[in-house]
Amino acid sequence: MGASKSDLFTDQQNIVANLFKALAHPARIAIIEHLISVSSCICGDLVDVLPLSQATVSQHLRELKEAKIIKGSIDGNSICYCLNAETLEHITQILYGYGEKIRACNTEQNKCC
Amino acid sequence: MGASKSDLFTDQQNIVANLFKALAHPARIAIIEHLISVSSCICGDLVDVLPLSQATVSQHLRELKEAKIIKGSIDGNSICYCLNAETLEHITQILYGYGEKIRACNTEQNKCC
DNA sequence: ATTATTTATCGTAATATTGCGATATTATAT
DNA sequence: ATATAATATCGCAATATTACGATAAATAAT
Repeated sequence: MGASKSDLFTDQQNIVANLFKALAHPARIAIIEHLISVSSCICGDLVDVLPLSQATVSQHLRELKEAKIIKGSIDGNSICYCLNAETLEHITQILYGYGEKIRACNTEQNKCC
Repeated sequence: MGASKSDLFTDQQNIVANLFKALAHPARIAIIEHLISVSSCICGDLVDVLPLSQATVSQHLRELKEAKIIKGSIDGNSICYCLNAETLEHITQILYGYGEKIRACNTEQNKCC
């Protein structure tokens, strides 16, 4: 008996949870923020920016890529990373949808907390 | 050599990552969606709704509570859970802020992916 | 062709998460 | 007071994640 029983939940629930999982590490947040701060794509300086080894940074980049939160394209000797606006938009929409419904609830008189 | 080096990142990065971590499990997404779907607070039927044991559900509820994503208040014999609109709003704002900046980047001609 | 540079992957150790039975805790009901 | 019901916590096993050195793979530079 151990961890994660994804077959017990709906596909949608697993998809949403996996998107958040990709964002659930400070190094990956730092990567996203750095990509935002340079207002552009980044070709290779991420290892200098993060306090982690090259192997570890590469692993985090792979997770972000697999979640389609960033895109990577080969640029000569190095690889160029960009944010994937669509996926981040998608996550925002999910949360915004939750927010809408929560606001709708809170206008009614059925809250007890 | 191990896991999680939260001291190497900014407080803000750790806070954001922890919020996402609380959302990074299908059971916790299911809890949130159930709380939304009943348009109200829930006093005790979560164990019947989820395909997990009472102990495990309680653990997930604690994680959501610690992240302030839900609130719990004692209601007689049972505990009443509600969504915390403010925290979910906060998370949405963070993502929305990212989205704004990403859109700003994409209007410029500095994308390479 | 050889060397340097950049990124990815492998192997492994440390740590964290998940899940559940058993048990504790707290409040209600009898 | 005792029994019942609801929730939380403990202890443990299984699994997942994180981190990094070593190494591989691919391209650029000489």
